Amino acid sequence: MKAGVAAALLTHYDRHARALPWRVPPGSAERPDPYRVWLSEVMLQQTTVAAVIPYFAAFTTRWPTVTALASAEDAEVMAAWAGLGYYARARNLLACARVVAGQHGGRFPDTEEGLRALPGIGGYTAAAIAAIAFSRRAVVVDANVERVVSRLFAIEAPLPTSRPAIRDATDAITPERRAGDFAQAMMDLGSSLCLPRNPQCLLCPLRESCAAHLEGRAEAYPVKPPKKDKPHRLGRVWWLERADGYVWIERREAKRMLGGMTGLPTSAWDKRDSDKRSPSKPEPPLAGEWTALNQPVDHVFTHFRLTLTVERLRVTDARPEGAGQWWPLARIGEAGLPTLFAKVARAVMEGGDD
DNA sequence: AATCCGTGGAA
DNA sequence: TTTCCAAGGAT
Repeated sequence: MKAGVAAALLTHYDRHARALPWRVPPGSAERPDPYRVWLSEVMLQQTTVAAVIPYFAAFTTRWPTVTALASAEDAEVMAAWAGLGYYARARNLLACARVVAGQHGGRFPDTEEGLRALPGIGGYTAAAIAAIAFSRRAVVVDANVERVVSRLFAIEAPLPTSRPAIRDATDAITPERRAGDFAQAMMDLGSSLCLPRNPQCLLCPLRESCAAHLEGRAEAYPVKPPKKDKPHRLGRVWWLERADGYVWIERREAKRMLGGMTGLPTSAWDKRDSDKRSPSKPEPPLAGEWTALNQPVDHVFTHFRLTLTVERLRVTDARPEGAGQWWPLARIGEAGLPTLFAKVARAVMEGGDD
């Protein structure tokens, strides 16, 4: 059954593999470029293919090699990543590029262990790069593989408890050759047929081997724990505009929310209904007659929802407190603002005169 | 081990 | 509208 699953899947993949910008067609004599494989894998962490494609194109055009990327300025790379989310990835991406360029002669390590030691490369990504770029046999387990394997073996234990069993089962069906194609085939299967909801079992090349399908309840797997509801936080954001067409933006500290990115000054983001004993009163970057926009800006993060009241002040000249810079409004799209602050900018531009 | 970290598309 | 969740990693 083991060899049968891999063989059936690879045959299906040879015919149905998605054409993706970072992928070499199965059977091609061409070897994938490790830089492009790495870049795509990092971008694809918790991120959809559709969202990644334009960013991958922009990055590879602007920085065609890992050495070129390593030479880029931090602010350039962070701005190029703006909107893609999980900004620690961009910080680690640059750190990784600099290690590869500076300590490995511009070549990526070709083993899982060597890759795993690099910033931003964890167990999944190390296995994926080793298999796809270096033809190593590696056991590649992502969320797609977890779903497919949970169904193939009808694994009853809920995630994340089932992870070791899923890993062992994946190991058991991973072929000695073409492990990279096998991994990509599993991910294609998970994204096109073996879907979280409404899996297309009748079209699946593995249906005869799939315990969940034979039970008639593929959609029941993987079993997941109930999720917690998101708390709601509130805060203020300050839009400080100079009469000659500039807005005050800051560089956010690394290691916190949206770390390393540009942003607008904000208050702390407090939990709703919580402590009146708020430690610090919200202080705008400049004293003055701030006026609030009628419409607040709502944004949803992974683990909380945020509502920001937008306060606005126009000045003729000022030197606000803190580190920041005046940015030309005409080029606000190039400021590298993450989506939260891009929303604020849009709200001000569109409804700013109330 | 559990928590933190973004975003947008699909249903 | 709400809910789900996507090629996870770091701490």
